[in-house]
Amino acid sequence: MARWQPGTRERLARAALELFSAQGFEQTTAAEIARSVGLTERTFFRHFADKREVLFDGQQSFTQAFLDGVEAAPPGAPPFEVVASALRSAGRFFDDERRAFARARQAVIEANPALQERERHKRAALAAAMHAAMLARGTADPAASVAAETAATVFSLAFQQWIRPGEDRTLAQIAAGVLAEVRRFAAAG
Amino acid sequence: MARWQPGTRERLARAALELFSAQGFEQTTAAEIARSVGLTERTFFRHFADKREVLFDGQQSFTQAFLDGVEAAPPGAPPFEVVASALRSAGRFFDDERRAFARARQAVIEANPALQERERHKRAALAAAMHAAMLARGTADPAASVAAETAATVFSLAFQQWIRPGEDRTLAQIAAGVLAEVRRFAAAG
DNA sequence: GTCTATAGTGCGATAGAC
DNA sequence: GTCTATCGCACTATAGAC
Repeated sequence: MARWQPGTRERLARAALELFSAQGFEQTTAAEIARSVGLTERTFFRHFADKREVLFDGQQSFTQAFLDGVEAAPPGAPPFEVVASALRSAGRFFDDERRAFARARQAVIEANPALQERERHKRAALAAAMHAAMLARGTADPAASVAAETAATVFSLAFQQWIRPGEDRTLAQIAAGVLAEVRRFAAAG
Repeated sequence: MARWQPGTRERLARAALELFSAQGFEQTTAAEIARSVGLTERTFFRHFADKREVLFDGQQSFTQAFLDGVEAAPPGAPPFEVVASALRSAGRFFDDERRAFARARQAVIEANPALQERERHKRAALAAAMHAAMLARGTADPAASVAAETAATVFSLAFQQWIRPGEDRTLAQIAAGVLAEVRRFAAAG
């Protein structure tokens, strides 16, 4: 029998969301989360740089979904098409199974400004990753920046809509609609 | 004679930037900033909700510059034109006199992730203000959201370029170029 | 204006896996 | 022996409560 159970991060993340949902983010201490899964506060902070970070664990994998979508676009495709491909790929990542989880998580975030800040930071990190990917495929600045920021913005707007109560379209469908709106916006006037 | 010296916030903000520049954000305590202008830590936190906030004091006034630009656009102008007008107005706000200050401030922010987070939060606040202004002038969602987010994105990208060493174009000029790039991006593909 | 809880850090010790 | 996850303790600064 192993001395430590595997999946410590995941257990901490799950317990954190439950406690935050039940009693609020500020009312929950890091020590409490750790204790609830049989660990100490010090171990919590070994896994997460700060208390907020425990809610943003999956970030890396969905950033990867964007990058996969960038790679899936044919070489020489215009930036707009590359962004569309990235959004489709991300849309596939957030399947319907994740929606309930995303809603619970978002409710916690929306109740706390410090968590909203962290979420915006993650959005910026996504844009930075997209930017690097655009540069890597030969798109120069400022086009690369504009494409990357647009991808992050469209995703963010689409995601907000995706988790709205009653919404049942897929994230990919919604994102495609928002991206079309960007085109309309830029064409008019 | 006044009981307190006026401009307490400004003196704190100025002293904070100096200390942060000289010895770093984390190495500077709120108490130290307060002491350096003859006040107590408690007074510092009466003026600023947290230590980071002292670097983001001017936010409200430049958000107003955006909103003035929105109002300056003729009724019925397409969202793209409204955004262009807002960016011109904001460009006027950041005159050349502010550039050196902005550079010093940005150097501090770039050295600290927590400050970058706050900056992104302010960018989001700007987008929210623009969103409300677009709705108020009759632009419905999702067009209003797209316009507001684009305004914030273009400003952010243009601002980064504006404070780059050696850059001497005005912010308005740079922003106009970035906005044109958005149009190109959305038209191609 | 003081008092206090909690976030977060630094360092050393321990205990298994390899 | 090394490596890594965990714990324990002391500590500071932030930030909010009283």
